[in-house]
Amino acid sequence: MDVRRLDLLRELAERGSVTAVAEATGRTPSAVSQQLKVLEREAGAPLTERSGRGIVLTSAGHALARSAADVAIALARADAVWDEFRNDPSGEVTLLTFPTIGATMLPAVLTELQQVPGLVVRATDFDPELAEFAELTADYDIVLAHTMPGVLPWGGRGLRVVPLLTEPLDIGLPATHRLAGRSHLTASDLVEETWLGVPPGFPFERILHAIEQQGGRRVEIAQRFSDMRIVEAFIQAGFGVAFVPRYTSGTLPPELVLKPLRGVPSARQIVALVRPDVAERLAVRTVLDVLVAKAAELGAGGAGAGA
Amino acid sequence: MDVRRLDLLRELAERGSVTAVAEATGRTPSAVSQQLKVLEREAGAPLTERSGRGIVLTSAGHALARSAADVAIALARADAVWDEFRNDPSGEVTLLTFPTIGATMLPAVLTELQQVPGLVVRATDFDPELAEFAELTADYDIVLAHTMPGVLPWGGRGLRVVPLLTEPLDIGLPATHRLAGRSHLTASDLVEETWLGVPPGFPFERILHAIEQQGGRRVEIAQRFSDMRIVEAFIQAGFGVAFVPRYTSGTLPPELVLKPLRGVPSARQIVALVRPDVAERLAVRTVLDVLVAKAAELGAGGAGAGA
DNA sequence: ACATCCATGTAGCGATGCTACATCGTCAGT
DNA sequence: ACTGACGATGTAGCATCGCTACATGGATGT
Repeated sequence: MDVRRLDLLRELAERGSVTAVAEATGRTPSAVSQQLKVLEREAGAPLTERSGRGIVLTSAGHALARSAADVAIALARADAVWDEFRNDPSGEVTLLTFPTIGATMLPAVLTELQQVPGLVVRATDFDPELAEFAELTADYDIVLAHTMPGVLPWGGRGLRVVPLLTEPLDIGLPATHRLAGRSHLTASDLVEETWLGVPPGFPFERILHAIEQQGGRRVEIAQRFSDMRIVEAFIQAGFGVAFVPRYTSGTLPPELVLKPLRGVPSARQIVALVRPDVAERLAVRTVLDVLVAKAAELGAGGAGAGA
Repeated sequence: MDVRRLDLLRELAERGSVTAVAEATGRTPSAVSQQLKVLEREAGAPLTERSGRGIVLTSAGHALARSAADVAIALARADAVWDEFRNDPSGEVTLLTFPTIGATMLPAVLTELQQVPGLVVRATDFDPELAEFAELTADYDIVLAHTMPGVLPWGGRGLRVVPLLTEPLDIGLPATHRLAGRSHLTASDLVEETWLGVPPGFPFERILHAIEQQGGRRVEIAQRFSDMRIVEAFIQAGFGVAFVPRYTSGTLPPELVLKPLRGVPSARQIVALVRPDVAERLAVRTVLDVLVAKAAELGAGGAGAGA
């Protein structure tokens, strides 16, 4: 049982196609196919079977891939122990962030991490509507994701979920709005309003449904945006009200005020998603530690300012 | 960090010399040396240093070797899971036994294991005086060892110790002996006797010391043998009394009787020693299971006959 | 001082794993 | 149904890697 081949099988289990594995590992599909064939011969049982144009793992293949993941973890742990021994987190950590938190927290995080010699963080942002967070852990070491509390759709995938922040979602209003003087708002205040929503399927939607249910009528959603900058601009321009995350919106212009929502739980959970094997790496753990610390600062400081 | 190289380092940690690793893995010392050099380059720190003619691991080397052992375990576990999945314990299990238990238990064990298709057990016996039990786990999958209860000198080595049997050590007497009618014996009965001992350093010696201490005088040791057959013959011939393991002596001739010793704890612990990574293999675990079961039978049946 | 033992260099060879290219089966669009 | 695209898999050839054989050098003990 060669480890490199087992690792290929693990990748196949995650990515689902020979071609995808080949791209991810920088090889030709032919090479991957050959190696899988050899592994199959070594294992003594078919690991894949054809399904349409592609292939799927057999149950045997899944079983072996699971073990392969454990081996990958042990190997990564060996690396981590070694890094710790040398006290030198080595290598590059790739990080994927959604825009709001990327703008708010990441600069401070990366600044702090510059202190660590030999550690290179390569961060990218992405459109959260585009793809599933979990899929992306195959390509990035750390994926910053957000979801509603209680809903953790990626727990079953065997991913490590590191909670960073529970961020209240306040209601953003123009400073001139009739409700702008209130200390807080309720569902009945808000069902009358025109809303700026998110594209269908986004987690924020659930809260809006809760407001509708509690307020007794449907709200009007005038526009749908995923980018917070646009939403803020539209709030200011008087096109409606919207959920605005309390901490990760940066400095808001004075024309825009945030009011907490009462009676309806409105918060989003911000977490870091990591594959268990990459979570073993010291470099990755170092980045995670700083992320957690900065998120805590943000939560404490932001809560103080918000209260 | 290549796994094959890590494994070589693990072997080096166990065997202590490049030449020994080369022999054990069927390579030339040059090949081993080269691979270790590459690993050292990859690791970025010296792993070995010269010590006289040979080499020793640096502390860094030890740290990495430890992780390498964990990787070996994960890899072996993958094999085991796979074997279990196919429900087919594959491969060969090598077993090293000391003579007494080899004669008593092993035939039944191997008979039972013949039922298992595809499992080959290769057993060898050895002179227990020759070498340290623990060292031998590098060359054999399972090493049957015996020691006094409470004394487990191989616990610290990271070996898995599977207890098989706590075997009382009775006193063997000629049937014509003045004490042969007793139901049991005490230390004061025995300090007067001429003894057949074991070579110096053998575990049985401790019990004899306890008898001397409790009986108030030193006993006379006429001969020293390690082989039980010889001891039994000498007992019958009237040359003295000796410790005889209760269960593992096979069928004794009627000229020889066994009497339990009271007042002095006299038993030996029979255990199986296994390296943790090989302990993961299903084939090895299968053999261990049968060993434990047969030892339990022997203990139950032998205790019934002895009481 | 000499023979011995152990680790380690060097040259060369063979196995292994890759790429490039070809082939075959499946699916979607017209 | 035909066709083009896609995905997996064969085949030939090439580069790299790990091995052996042999030589070297330092440490040991007689």
